[in-house]
Amino acid sequence: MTFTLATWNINSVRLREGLVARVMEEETPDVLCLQECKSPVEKIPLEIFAGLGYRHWVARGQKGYNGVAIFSKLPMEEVGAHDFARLGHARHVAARLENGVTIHNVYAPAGGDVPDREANVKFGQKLDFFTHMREHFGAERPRREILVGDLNIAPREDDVWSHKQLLKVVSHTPIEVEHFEAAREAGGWVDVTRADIPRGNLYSWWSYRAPDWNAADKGRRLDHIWASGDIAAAAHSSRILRDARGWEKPSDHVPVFASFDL
DNA sequence: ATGGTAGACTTTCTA
Repeated sequence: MTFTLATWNINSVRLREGLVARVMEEETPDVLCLQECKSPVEKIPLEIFAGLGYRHWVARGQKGYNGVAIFSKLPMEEVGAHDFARLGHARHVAARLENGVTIHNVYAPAGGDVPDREANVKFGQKLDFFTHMREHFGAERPRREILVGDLNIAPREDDVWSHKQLLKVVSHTPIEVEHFEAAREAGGWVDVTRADIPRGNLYSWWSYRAPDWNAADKGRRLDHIWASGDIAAAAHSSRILRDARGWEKPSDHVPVFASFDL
């Protein structure tokens, strides 16, 4: 079978339930992973999404911050949630499809403004989150697993609008990229988006603060789709829905897609 | 060197 998966930091699932519905209706991914739902699970508009065919869901939520959810047209069962940096935040949930493929939905900490763990506790927590992911997925190498989400790091020079100007900006500092790559390599994860689209600038996020996001195009690729090494060759048709950044009352992130023949 | 916008829920935090 072929299934299509999308990941999107929605920045409030309740405020943007109409945009979620639009992606469900127009793009029809089989599985849609959301981050930053900013809602307790019981206040997520589950009925609306079920009415569009997304009858299966798993979620972790908290009031006002964080929150992750997976909506699926395909049957799936929850297979747990981790608190990688032991912050008590809703930043991970996982589910397994009937074909045995497990999907991890991750929202990594943003890390604050100052890229120094002595001066900024949040930056240390971000690095620790990736260290914990490295330890977790390095202990038992994932098989038939997919990891998606807002990882809040743009690892490559062509994942940001200016490598040089962002070297000291949280999301693109060398120490973050080291932690990100160590976590990826420990799990044997393949960056599906970049395996599919190896060259050229790719962005999935544009700041709300920049005027004229489209013309300035000062974006970063913060949202990722990884596949375990055994199934990476089954991935194809990666794309980023840039148009969504121009919708009315948009999220600052846009959906990232990949399809898998499994 | 600084401020810019957005969301939740507060009179401020987080991104």
